[in-house]
Amino acid sequence: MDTSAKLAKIRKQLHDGGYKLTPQRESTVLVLLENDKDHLSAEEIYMLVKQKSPEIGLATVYRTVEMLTELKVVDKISFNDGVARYDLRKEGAKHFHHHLLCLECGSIQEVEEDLLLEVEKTVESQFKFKVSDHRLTFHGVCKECQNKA
Amino acid sequence: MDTSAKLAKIRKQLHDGGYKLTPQRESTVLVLLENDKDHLSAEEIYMLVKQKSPEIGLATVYRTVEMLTELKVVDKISFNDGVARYDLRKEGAKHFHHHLLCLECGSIQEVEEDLLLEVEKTVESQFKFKVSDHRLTFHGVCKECQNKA
DNA sequence: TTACCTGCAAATTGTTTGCAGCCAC
DNA sequence: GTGGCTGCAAACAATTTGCAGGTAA
Repeated sequence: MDTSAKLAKIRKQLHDGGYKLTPQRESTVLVLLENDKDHLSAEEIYMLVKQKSPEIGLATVYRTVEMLTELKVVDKISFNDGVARYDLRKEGAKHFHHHLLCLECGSIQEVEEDLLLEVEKTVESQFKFKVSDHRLTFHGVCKECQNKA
Repeated sequence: MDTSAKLAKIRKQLHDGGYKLTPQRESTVLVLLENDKDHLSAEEIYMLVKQKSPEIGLATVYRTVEMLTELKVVDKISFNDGVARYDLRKEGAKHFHHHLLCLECGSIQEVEEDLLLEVEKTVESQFKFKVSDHRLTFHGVCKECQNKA
């Protein structure tokens, strides 16, 4: 699926939620689509949107990502560095993907395969806890940094 | 192991790291030991320490928990609510325990059993990523809230 | 004495809110 | 014209920092 198809889908999600896809919101969504391998903070999104639409305000970006989180277009995640980051949901993903955070270089790699199906079953039966989503981040050293050392 | 034995162990960890266990630090550690089932923020720790040692400053609490994190006495974790929380490492635990966050009542339950051994092996072999720790939180509905509904 | 540690207040940073104006329907 | 949306500035909240004074080895 290409960018414009993804954008059309998100436009529909907004409409279904009672929101309009204004130019500012469209610019913000496009930045997210173009940087879907990154994990941008609101401030970083703002900087990128500003390059194409210099008149946008930071508060609008915050309001937009909050709305996108509510609509489950993006997932909000924090890697313990004090800023919230926003990550596009993968196409058709039932659950949030996992992350590999390198403690050496700070890179964040994504793991789309859901490795927690068995673990979730265990949690549901052992704790009677109904799982709706998860956050899983591994801390360690990435392949590249291992080779450097 | 009782509280004073745990305290003695932590005192040693501080000394090994080149720090002293000052009265303020001791009060802070005691609050953490007495509330090891909670997930206290710096502000909450400060309030509890203040009850016994009213002269302590908030900045000292921040500096102490930062030091304890560095020494791996506690783990710092954020549940996407904008505050950092501090969780005592379990005795002998190689990895950080898991959490069940209830989206209805906000309760946080701990899962000490390490459910990720297999998953970590997969990550190590599939991505050549050397895992040193992890953060796993399930979002969902706890047993009690399911019964209420 | 010297280096570490503390409390306080000020500064910083990330995020939210109030509000007046604007725009699409 | 009404309601949603925006930018700006101010407010807020969590955390960090500068600094003068205190304290233990």
